[in-house]
Amino acid sequence: MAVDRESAERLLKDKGLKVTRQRMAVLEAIAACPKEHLTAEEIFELVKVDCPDIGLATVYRTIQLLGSLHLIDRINFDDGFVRYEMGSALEGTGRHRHHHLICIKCGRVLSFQDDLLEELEEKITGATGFRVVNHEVKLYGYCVECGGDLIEEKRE
Amino acid sequence: MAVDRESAERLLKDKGLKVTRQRMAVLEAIAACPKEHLTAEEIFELVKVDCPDIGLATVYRTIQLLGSLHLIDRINFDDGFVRYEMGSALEGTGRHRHHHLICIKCGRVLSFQDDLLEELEEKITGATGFRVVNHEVKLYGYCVECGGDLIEEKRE
DNA sequence: GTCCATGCAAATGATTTGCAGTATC
DNA sequence: GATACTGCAAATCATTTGCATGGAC
Repeated sequence: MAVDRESAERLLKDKGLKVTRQRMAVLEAIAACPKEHLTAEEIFELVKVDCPDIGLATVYRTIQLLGSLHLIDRINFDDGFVRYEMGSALEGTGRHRHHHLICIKCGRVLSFQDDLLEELEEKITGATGFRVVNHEVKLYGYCVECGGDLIEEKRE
Repeated sequence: MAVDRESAERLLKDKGLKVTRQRMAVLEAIAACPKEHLTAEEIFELVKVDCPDIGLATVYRTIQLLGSLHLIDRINFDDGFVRYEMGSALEGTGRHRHHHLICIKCGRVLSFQDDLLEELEEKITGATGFRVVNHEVKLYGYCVECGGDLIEEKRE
């Protein structure tokens, strides 16, 4: 997946921010790995290929900036690292939602596309007056390789 | 809400673990605040009332232990603290699920009871072979006090 | 009495921040 | 040329760990 560089650049400039080699490199590294959920350290390693002098602090600062522009999304799998993936700012409506399936045996993370939660969101607004604008769903279980399709529960 | 001390004690003993004043105090502090999502530091402060000599390290070690026994659940609102709430080990089936509504303006966290995701879980198992055994849902939006019931979107 | 559990203090490790030099506009 | 950005190193801060003592069984 390639980023729409022009849109990203406009987004930066409109906020009075500068378009730097480092910022574009970080964005492109994340866009190049749509299946991965990269940590700051992993992004750092990837970006060093094109930007050998970049510092880890810049990666952290860039990640925060891109996150606030919704160019990337942050995810937390509670393994001690915050992870990042492509955001919705460049995807039109921004209403594409995907959930994460996390295998509690091997740790693998799969993504699953589904908008079933619209129904739940309406229900909540009706019942509580809370207006939902976004959601995050994590499903824990066993992937196929770890016995997902077996019926019996075998827990340690 | 009071904990079922006997069940908790049996759960510990069955694993060859000891029932200590500190462990019971931590469990009761969390059980006493069913509406809160306590951080380790907050639990520490609460427990010091009955256990003035307890150390923060013990609170952390106890929290991990109780978590592994499913006596408490961990939640992460990405604010730099891991939080804890009562778990499902003492609640029969353990199939009670509640979701969190997080206000992106004031940070308030509300809970919402709903089992709508059973449907989604079946769909996923059918489509991917991944067997879901647990899930976590966070919904972000505006609470009533912060304009949740207003229709127009007013974003910065 | 035997281990497990605790308290304290020191260590860890991801992320943040201060500051002087550098690049963008 | 002004100002925002970067790199480096030092700081932060929630959480973990080592070790000697204390408590549960």
